[in-house]
Amino acid sequence: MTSDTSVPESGPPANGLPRRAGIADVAARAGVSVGTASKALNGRGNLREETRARVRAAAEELEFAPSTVARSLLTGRTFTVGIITTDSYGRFSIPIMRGAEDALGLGEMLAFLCDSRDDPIREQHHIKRLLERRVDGIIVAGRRTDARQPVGRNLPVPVVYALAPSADESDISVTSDEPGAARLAIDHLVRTGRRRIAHITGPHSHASSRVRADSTVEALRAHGLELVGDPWFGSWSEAWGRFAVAQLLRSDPDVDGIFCGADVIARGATDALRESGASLPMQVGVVGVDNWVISAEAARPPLTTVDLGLQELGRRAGELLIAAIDGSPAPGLHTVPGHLVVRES
Amino acid sequence: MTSDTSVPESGPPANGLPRRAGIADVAARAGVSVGTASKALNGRGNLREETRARVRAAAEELEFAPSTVARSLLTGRTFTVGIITTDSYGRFSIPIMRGAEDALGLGEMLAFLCDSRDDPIREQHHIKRLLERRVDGIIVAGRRTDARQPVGRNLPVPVVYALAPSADESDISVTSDEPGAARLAIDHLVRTGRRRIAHITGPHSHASSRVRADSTVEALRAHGLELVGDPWFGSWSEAWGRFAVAQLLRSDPDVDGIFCGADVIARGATDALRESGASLPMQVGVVGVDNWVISAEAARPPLTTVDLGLQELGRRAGELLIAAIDGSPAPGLHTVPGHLVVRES
DNA sequence: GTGAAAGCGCTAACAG
DNA sequence: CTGTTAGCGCTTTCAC
Repeated sequence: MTSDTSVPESGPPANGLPRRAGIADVAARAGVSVGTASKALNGRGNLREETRARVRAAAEELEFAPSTVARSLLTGRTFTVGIITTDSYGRFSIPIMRGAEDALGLGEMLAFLCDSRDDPIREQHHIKRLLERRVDGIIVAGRRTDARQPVGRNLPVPVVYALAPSADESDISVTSDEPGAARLAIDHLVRTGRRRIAHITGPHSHASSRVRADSTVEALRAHGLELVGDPWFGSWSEAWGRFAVAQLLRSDPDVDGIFCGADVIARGATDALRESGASLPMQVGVVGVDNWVISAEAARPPLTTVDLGLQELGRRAGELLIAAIDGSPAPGLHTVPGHLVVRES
Repeated sequence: MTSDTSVPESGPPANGLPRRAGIADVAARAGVSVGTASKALNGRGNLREETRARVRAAAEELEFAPSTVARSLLTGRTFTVGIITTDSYGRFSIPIMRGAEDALGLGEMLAFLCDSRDDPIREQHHIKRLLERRVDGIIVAGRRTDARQPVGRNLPVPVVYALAPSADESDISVTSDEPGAARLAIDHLVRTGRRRIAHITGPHSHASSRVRADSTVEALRAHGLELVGDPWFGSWSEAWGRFAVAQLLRSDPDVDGIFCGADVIARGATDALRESGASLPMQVGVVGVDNWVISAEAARPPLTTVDLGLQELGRRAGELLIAAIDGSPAPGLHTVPGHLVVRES
């Protein structure tokens, strides 16, 4: 029996799956050595154009896909990174992941996704697995802006913290511009003629709530205004928005603007206002935060809101990680600005 | 200069990042050969317990993390899979990814996440990159139940389609039980005494809409009932739910139950009903589909809805993929049942 | 019980 | 211009 193909006669894979061609197969088919085939495919060395073409053709026919695992063993780089999210792919980590993938994709990198579900043990487990897989770097995406403990000391690869910055200031972190978000909202309300502005937000235990509330007061002061009453701390829910507005209308019936710490709160607020007979946005202007489109657009009227730029934040995280991998880490806390999305409220 | 450590004196990494210990370092520190170190760490071969312990201790001190890339080169398996989503981590792919990660995690596998943004070119690009990285398998997660073209013929690794099944029936696909979902909803409405039931759903161009509508009619028939009017096809939005209800109340004011093809529609429907003066759930019962908690719980009243079991679907996809990788593929269309989540509507 | 050597698929340095 | 060789970090025979 003589074989008329140059593919070595190993036994069939038995999986039913097609065999994968290696560079040796390509070389054999093109009638060159593996070294030559490698050069031809990677554009290195000095080869006759005809040889290159022959090798390329052979690779094409065999559907040759070079093994990055072999290459990684050689170069020490895998062109993969790990992304650890703490919030089960919730509404914060999603845009961040998207942005990170944008930035990483440009660097031809692929991301491993790990969901730590806010469990430090799970997180450590994931770190270990990522390190074993020799990822070139790691992004840790939180779901709050509160600082968090670093994932480890002295890891062999760079780590970038997204949204929730590391408590260690020499780490690389990116977060959103919370004071700026409050300023955007307040400026918009004032610009549209509101003077008696209240603030309804999430739990006092969240850094976001506290920072936004403080910045709201400051931003008003910059316009020579005072916040109507105290900030209303509660929860990130529509029910809280409705409830707070009911109370607010009782204590300050002449309020003409409300800045809500989240779109869900703003949505509850607009519902309550509308049902109390107020006409929106004529009598009261409402601004939310998040630009969570599905919710903001369904509200009546559609919500004007501050987009925190989470996708941009993810992109920055990806870029900072790539820079660090390439040997130019930029330690410290970086900030991404948000922007106002004007709808009808 | 004599070095008092067994770590070879290669120049410093210059990144500022700590050097990674290899198995050779561990072996040297434990005073054994690399072969022995390997056996000790993997529990192979016959070694003195004391030797094993010494090696383990050395590994510990050096924070040795074995390189899976080297191991993969040897074994041909990477213990990684790719997950390609078409909907930008939207609300369908998220629970699917979560479920898949559950199943894969148990097999100690890590997933690469790729967002194709519904672009076939991007998708092919991702397939290629995943294959180069020698993933052991691929999950393709859609965002609709409409069948889709396979990602490729004769790929060297198994592929499992989630939610959107492959048009090729010899591929492995998992999807949700759409007729069953309609049955769960209708059975609930009938059980709670509704007799004049209408159906408001998404675009006629979506397989889900058509299948659910047909199954709704059948399920009613099984109870000896007829659908009130024709199914209302529209869009997956609150505004459509509100609009359709307004029309419906005009044509059939005595309707006492509405099955909505999505929670967003149901939410719009409940709003419109409430604002028309109907008291819910006394006068009209509403059931949605999706169990999209954030929306279903914020509705007034909170929505009773059919959970399609997407996370379970993801888990099944992961399990089917692992089985296929292990040489036991289960070709064909698999179905995951949903379940009713009873709230107040 | 332990060590030495071969080899996974590829690239890079050096011969020819 | 092209082929040969060594070696990335690990596991696995096979000697000793």
